Amino acid sequence: MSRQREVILSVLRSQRFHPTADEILLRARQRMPALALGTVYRNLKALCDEKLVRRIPMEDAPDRYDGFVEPHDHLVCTSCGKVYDIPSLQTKEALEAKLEAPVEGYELKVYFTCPKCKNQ
Amino acid sequence: MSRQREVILSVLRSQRFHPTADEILLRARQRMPALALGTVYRNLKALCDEKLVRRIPMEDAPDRYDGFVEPHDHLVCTSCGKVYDIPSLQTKEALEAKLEAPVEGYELKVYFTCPKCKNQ
DNA sequence: CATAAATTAGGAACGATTATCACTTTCATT
DNA sequence: AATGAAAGTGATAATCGTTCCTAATTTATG
Repeated sequence: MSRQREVILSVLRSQRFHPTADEILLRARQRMPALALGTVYRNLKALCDEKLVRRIPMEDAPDRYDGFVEPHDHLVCTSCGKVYDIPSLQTKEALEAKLEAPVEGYELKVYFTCPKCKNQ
Repeated sequence: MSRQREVILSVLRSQRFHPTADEILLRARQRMPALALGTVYRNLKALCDEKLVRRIPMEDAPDRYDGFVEPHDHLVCTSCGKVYDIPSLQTKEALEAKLEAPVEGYELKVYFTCPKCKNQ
């Protein structure tokens, strides 16, 4: 694990948030100013493969990344795009029982308007 | 509704499939050879706004479109990318009850390997 | 140390989608 | 039919998140 990868992972674990690659770059550069965006993407992909990080694919915006990988789903504000955690609303097992077929995973996103956006 | 939009909608309603914008263009051009890809995208967006068509955002591939808009979810093959319909596994109402907040919608995709891909 | 293997920074390239724009088409009103 | 305004079109350029490329650097290993 390179120094760059360590910094990227520690940014993602520093708080419960769901930053984009750009936001990760900004924060990581505070500790490693020469870090390149390509390196961030490369390491995010590697970290996802190792299951240390979860990617949250966004429909009309840059993907977000989550440093907390216990199963949970996401609540997405349709106005500001911010992502919140919610407890798992599905399980692989329940899906397999319902579909009577092996399931590799699922992606559930619930859309709402966050309180901040609701008050303008 | 322009002739172009009619053709695009009828392609989407001609069978239960989930084509990309490119695939829609190919089929629509059989009836309207000069049709432009930009026009396909423009009309798909309009049809989605009118709730006549549903967009299926794909994580690592071009988005797909669905001409059947009754609530249902999707099963996605991680190998070939083909999309299958499944009955709704969630309802807006159930989500709102669980989350105790108004919900605008949800997007659930279940990943599996389709039988064809499983046999190589 | 030496050298092979892996990783990097930086920038170019890619690909799906959107924007732009000059030119039709549509259609309600004469 | 002629008009004019509004909406839609085809072609192409632009956008932008992400991936790829490459020479240079770092890391691992004997």
